[in-house]
Amino acid sequence: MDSRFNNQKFVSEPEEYSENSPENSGGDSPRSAVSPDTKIASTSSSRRSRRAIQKRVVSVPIKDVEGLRLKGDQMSAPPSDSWAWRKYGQKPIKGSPYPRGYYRCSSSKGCPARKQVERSRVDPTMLVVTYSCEHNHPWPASRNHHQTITSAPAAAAAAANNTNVTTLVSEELEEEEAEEEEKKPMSPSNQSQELIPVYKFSNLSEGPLVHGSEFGWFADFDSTNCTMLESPFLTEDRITTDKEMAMIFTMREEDESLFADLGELPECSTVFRRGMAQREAGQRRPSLATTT
DNA sequence: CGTCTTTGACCGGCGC
DNA sequence: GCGCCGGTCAAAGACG
Repeated sequence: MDSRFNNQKFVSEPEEYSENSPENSGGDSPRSAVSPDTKIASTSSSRRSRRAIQKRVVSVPIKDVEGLRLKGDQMSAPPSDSWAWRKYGQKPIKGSPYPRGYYRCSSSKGCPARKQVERSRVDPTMLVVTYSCEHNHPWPASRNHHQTITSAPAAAAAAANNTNVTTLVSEELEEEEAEEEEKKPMSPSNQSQELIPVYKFSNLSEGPLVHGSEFGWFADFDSTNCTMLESPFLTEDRITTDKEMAMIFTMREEDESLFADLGELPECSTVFRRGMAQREAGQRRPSLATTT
C-alpha cells in the first residue's frame, strides 16, 4: 500500500517544454479569442510578454490509475488528483501507439491550468502527466471546492508516501530579450549567473521575480520550510537553450503532513497552498477532513 | 438540464 | 510554398 507511489517517478522531459508548448502554439489561434477559457493565456500579446509558466511532468503507474477513472480501454485516463479536469481533446501522437489526452482545469472558471496525459512510450505501464499553468492567473480561492470534487484514494496514498514534487518553471522571455540570451555563450558560470540569482531558494525573498507580480507568492513561501534544490536539469544545455529554468521543491515532513490529504497536486499547488494559508487560516484542517 | 466526453476540423509552427 | 504535426475548438452525444 505504502509502496504504491514509491514507484512514482518524477521525470523531466525537456522536449515537452519547447516552444511547442500549448501556451504557445494553440494560443495563436484566432479562435482562442472566442473562448474565455483560453483567452487568458492565449493572446498574442501575452505570448510575447514575459510570463512564467510552471510545468510539471509526472509518471504514474497505470495500475494506480486503474479502478479510479479508467473507462474501457481509454488508457490515457488521467490519474486522480485533487483537481477537476475536463477533457477537451485527444490526439494520436506520432511515434507513440498511445493517444495523448488534453485536459483543462474545471475546478474554477477561467483556470488556465492544463495537463496532458499520455502513456509512456518507454514504459507502457506508466502514464506521463504534464501539468502546465501560469503563475499570474486568478487561482481558485477555495481549496474546499477542489477537494469536494474528487475523492482520491490514490492521491492520498501518494501523499502518504515521501513524495517529492518536481516543479519546473519556464520563463518565457520577450522576443528581443530571448534573442539576446541566445547570443550568449552558455558557459556553466553563465548559467549560474542567469538562473541562480532568480531562483536560488535561499534568496527567495530577494530574487527579482519574488517582488514581481508573477512570483509575488514566493515571498510568502517560507523557504525555511522547504528544502529547495537546484534542479540537475539546469546543468543541461538543452534546458538553458530553451530558456528553461527549473527548480525542485522537496517537501519536508511538516509540509507533507500538512498537505497529506491533498494528494497529487498540479504544479500550481504551491500557489494554492500559499493562498490557502492566507485565506483559510484555521479552516485548513477541517476542510481536509472532508476527503477522507 | 448541466456537465462531461468524443471526435472531426481547424489553426499555427516548423521542417524540408 | 507545402505538408506534417501538435494543440485547440466546438458540435454532438452521453451521462447523472
